[in-house]
Amino acid sequence: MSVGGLDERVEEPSEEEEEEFRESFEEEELEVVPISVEEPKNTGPCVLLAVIYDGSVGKALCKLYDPSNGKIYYWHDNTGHMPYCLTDLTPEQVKRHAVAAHKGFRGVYEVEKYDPLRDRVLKFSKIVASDPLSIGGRKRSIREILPKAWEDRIPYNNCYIYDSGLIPGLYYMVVDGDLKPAPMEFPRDVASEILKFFNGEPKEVLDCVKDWLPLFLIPVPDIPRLAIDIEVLSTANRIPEPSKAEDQVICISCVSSNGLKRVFMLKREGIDEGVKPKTLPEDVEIRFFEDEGEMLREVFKLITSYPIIVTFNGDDFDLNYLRHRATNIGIKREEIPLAMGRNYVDVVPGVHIDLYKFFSNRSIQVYAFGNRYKDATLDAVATSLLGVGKITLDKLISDLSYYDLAAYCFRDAEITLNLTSFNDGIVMKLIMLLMRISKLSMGDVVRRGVSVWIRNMLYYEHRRRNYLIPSKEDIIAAKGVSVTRALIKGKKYMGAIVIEPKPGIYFNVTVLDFASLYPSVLYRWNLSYETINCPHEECRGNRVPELPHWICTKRRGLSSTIIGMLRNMRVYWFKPKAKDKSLDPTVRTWYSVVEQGLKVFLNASYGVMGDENFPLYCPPVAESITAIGRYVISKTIEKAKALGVDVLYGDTDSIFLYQPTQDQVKRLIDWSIGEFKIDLDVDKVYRYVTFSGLKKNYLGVFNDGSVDIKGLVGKKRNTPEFLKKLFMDVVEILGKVQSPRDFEEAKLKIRSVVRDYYVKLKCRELNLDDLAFRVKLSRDLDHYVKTTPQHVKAAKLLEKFQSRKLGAGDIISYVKVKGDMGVKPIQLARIDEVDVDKYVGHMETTLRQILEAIGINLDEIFGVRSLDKFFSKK
DNA sequence: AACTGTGGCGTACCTC
DNA sequence: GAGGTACGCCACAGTT
Repeated sequence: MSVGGLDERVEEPSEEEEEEFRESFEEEELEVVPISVEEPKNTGPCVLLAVIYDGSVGKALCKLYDPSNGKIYYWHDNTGHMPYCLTDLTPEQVKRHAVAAHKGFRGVYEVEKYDPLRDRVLKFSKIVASDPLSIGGRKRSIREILPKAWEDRIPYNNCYIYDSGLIPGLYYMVVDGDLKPAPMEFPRDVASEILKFFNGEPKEVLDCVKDWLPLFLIPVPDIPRLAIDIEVLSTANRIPEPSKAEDQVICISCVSSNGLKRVFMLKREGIDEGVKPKTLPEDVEIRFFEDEGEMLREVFKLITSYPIIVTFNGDDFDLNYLRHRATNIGIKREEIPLAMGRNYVDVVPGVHIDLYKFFSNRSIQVYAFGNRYKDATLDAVATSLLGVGKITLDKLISDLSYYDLAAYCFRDAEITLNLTSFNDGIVMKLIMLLMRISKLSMGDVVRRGVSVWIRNMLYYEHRRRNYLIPSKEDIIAAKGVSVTRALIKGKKYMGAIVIEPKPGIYFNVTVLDFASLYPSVLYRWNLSYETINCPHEECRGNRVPELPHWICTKRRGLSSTIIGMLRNMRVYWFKPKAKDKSLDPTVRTWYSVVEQGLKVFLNASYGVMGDENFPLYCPPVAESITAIGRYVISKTIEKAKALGVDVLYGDTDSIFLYQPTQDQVKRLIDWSIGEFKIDLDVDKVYRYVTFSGLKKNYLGVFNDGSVDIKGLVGKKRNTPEFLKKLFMDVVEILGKVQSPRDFEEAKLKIRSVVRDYYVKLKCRELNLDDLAFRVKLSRDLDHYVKTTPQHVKAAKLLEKFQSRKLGAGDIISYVKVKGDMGVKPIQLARIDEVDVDKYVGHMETTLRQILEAIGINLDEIFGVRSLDKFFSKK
């Protein structure tokens, strides 16, 4: 043990202290599982699924999947790679410094790094440590002792990935004990065709394309996987707690991608066998167990035989529960192939993916699945993506017969598996692609957000080029904060332009939009944290329109290059090819996966630049992107007007043209490419559009009669059902309008529909469900301190009358009633208390947004004095 | 002291 | 990430 100065005596911090401190850091500690896994000296090509830190031997561990035999192999680092961080002290200074006495300190040597902020190569000292927690994650870790450290907050497994140039999701093989990239075939002709699109782009971009093409073209294997779902015997009013695992596991369902369908059932006193329900498929095998431990052991054996284990919420529940339950009932550690991490559960020897986390990812939900599911619950996701949801129960789990329990539990496992298999397995393919782009292990892709993906992708590229990864403070110190002021209070910088639309109906409207405007701007204007306000005097003239910032003319920005390359790949190749019906279906599926994966990255690339939690956060870059965006759209609108076209509306990257000729459209598109090198495309053509006069608020009817509704209250999730129905009835009538002449008839129909609803409302012929506002609690009830919104009031009332606690995420259904409170939860309200006038008001605002535009006077319908006149018309 | 009118603000949901 | 809309809450001012 090394001897430090007196003040450097390291006291072991207490358990709690340590725990609390670690909270804010990324360094994960994974439980060590004493199960040995094959580590052959030679293998065929294997897919790299994960790189983790194996604490038992203090080395990086690669989990490899061999498609030729379905096995998982382990490979431990044999290059002597160790955790490290950088400092600007010289090696001599380090040796005299207290860190040299740190018990994890293993050495120091000088390295050269290119500093992108200063555009200079600088010398640093690389401090090597015995284990990741010596670098950071403890109170007295090396980085805490140093005056300043760099690259000290990178999880070790990822650091290993960068330094060894590994790409998770690609093929590697073990050759005489060493890990080597496996040469993989991919269509070279396709690669050269894609390269053609990059003709004339800078050399940095071309190099980048060549490096990245294999990631998009090497096929991904279909990896066998096992889905697991468990049921626990819970006593009436207690939710089973995984960390205690006090209750018996009574049923475990396993379904695999290679045909296994098995239910493990614990025998219990007095439980009926029941009748086999139709919902339980014929070929499901049910195995009964007298002993819970024996049942768990069987399932554990199965877990070890699959490379991938799939669950829905297994991190927080199923696998977590099994892990603790197994210990509680005396199963030996070496028989439990589950490893607890801080917020997740890993499996041995394979990889566990928790689909709940993946589908909860906002970017996945919005950009990969187009918001097709609204809630990331198993039932909601499965219902919308597979068309099959959970089985609904009318009894407690504990009261179900064996057959009913089996059917219920099996269904959950089955749809969990199918979420990875539907549409030719696009979800697994997408995960694999995201691994390749982000350079993250499978588990990280599934569990972490898009900001971590992009961070890791960019860090990897930094290391590849021997760039210093700057600290957040360095970037802010060098580049400053934003100079623009946002229109909305509390935002950090100015955003996009929204044109004020003129209210009315307009026939023959063409909408043009810029193909991924912000990534295009990022690319064409060479925007990166290091290129904005660069240190060169001679670049100061290359200004961002309307802003004091300038952009480097001497070097290409790293993030600009990478994101631009991804953007071009998507726009020029994968997006059009994914729609090309002449291609082989398998190829097309893969292309559409790549297209969607790229979309996720591109759409987030701007967002992270303006997110203060992003480690490469750079406000001048973020505000320059939006400023150039405003510049581009403004100039385009000017040009359209110069071409003689009326611009009705525009938002961020779109412009609505009133009755343009084909020639005018073409000339505008050509002009945009010539002027900005940014593609402007025809996005949609409307038969007609109605504008209410409000921004982000319009209705467009396509030529086929389908209707596009944006921002109108009648479409919002929380508007009462009866208003939505009324609204949709009106919209249906509008969809049938072919020409201005049809409006007179449509208006008559609309009046009659509106009147019917009005009468129903007035006569209270609607039920409470139809009248309910359904609003989500964004936080727990006691966290609303400034105001008490209506749904919170309703929730508080409801809580008094039921045992269940209400909190963040719960959707509260309430109706507006007469009286002091103004609202009541639907469960406590009666139809005769409803405040009809309030609802009339809502009817009015809902309809106003479309009816005023088409010349229906709402005051005439709703105005008190003209009511009689309205009714007497018929 | 109890009402009423107003404007800023908080919250939810949506658009790009 | 910023830009919007709807709507109720709440404080405050100026009555009644």
